[in-house]
Amino acid sequence: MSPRDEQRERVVEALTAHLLRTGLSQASLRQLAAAAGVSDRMLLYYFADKAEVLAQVMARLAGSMSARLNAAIPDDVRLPPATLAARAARIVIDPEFLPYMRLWLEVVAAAGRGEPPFAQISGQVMQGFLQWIEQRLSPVAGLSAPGQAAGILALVDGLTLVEIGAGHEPAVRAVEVLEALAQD
Amino acid sequence: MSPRDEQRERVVEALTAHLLRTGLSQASLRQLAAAAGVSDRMLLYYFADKAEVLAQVMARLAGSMSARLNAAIPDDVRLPPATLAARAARIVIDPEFLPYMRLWLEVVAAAGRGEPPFAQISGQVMQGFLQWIEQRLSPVAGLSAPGQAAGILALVDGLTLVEIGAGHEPAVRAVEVLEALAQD
DNA sequence: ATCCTCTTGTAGCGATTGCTACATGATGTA
DNA sequence: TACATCATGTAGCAATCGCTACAAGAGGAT
Repeated sequence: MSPRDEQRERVVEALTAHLLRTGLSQASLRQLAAAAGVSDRMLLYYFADKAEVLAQVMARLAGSMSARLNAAIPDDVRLPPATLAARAARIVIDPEFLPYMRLWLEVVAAAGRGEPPFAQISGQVMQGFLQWIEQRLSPVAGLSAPGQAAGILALVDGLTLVEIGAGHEPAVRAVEVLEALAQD
Repeated sequence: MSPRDEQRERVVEALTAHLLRTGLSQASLRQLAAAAGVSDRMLLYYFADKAEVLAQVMARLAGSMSARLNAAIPDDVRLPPATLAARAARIVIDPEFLPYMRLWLEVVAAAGRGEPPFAQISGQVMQGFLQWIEQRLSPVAGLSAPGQAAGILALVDGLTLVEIGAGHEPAVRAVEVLEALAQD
């Protein structure tokens, strides 16, 4: 592997951590380069442009989120919607997982305005989430399984908004209600 | 009323429409001034700084959202959680309401990074939403009413994320599932 | 007529943005 | 040993950012 490729690897890893900490607004080329320990000039030698840097980091981020979710709920279980929703909700309001959701929120917001490369990335990741849910879902009979999966995804993603906008406590109360409903 | 105050009024109204169309990334002082039909110099004569401009616009935006929601579900009805969630969900995926949600998403994302003035605004608006829901909620007995309200808010806000990230169709399917569940 | 405050325009400051031109050493390869 | 490609640093470009200094007309109060 050429030095260039090795550096790409290293830089992407460092920048994933940096973006999780600081978000998209602290993501100028110079700031990214400093966080990765290289010069901004070299950042544009390793990658074509800023969009490619961010795309690579987002791909790494999606992989990292998947790994964490799979560790919590493996792909060989089948859960009814209320149970799956409650389990997934408990995960995303974990303080350790919150940075991922905060960054994910920024990505979708940027995608909503069509800003490249976020629009494309956001669609791919969201599709991945839907499949992740559907694979673990034992759907309620008579109702659209994709619809149930989308509903669970909305609930879980929306919890991030509540957490950020209204604080941790309302989010926790909502999860407790979900868990109570799932127990029946 | 002084010309200054009249201009403030006019500018805020024009900028609300502008931000709904173009989002926070097209909100430099010069762009805002052009959209409001004034010079950037005067924008900073009417308002103290950019943060005050945005804060005023966000307040107007929150009022406008409230009015639309109240028109759809007045404050003298009491609905069980599933029904209220389904009704509210149907509203927010309306193409006419979507610009509000898209902008709201950007605001919360910025608030997640503590960027003024969004952090404060986001908290206030989110609290307002929670109260709006709780007032119209006939809560399920034995479960925390605020928790149920927060869950509904998460579901509804999250639908916006699904709509933006995965497209209109999954969001519609999710709402149809909600409506089917509410019919029992 | 003389101030004084309100309103507005012109011009620009220093900082940051994404990105690039150019030169130079290092490392092979023929 | 000559040449070519890779790797990296220095310097800077044009554009945009939020914001401000300064001057000047407009209008009312004395």
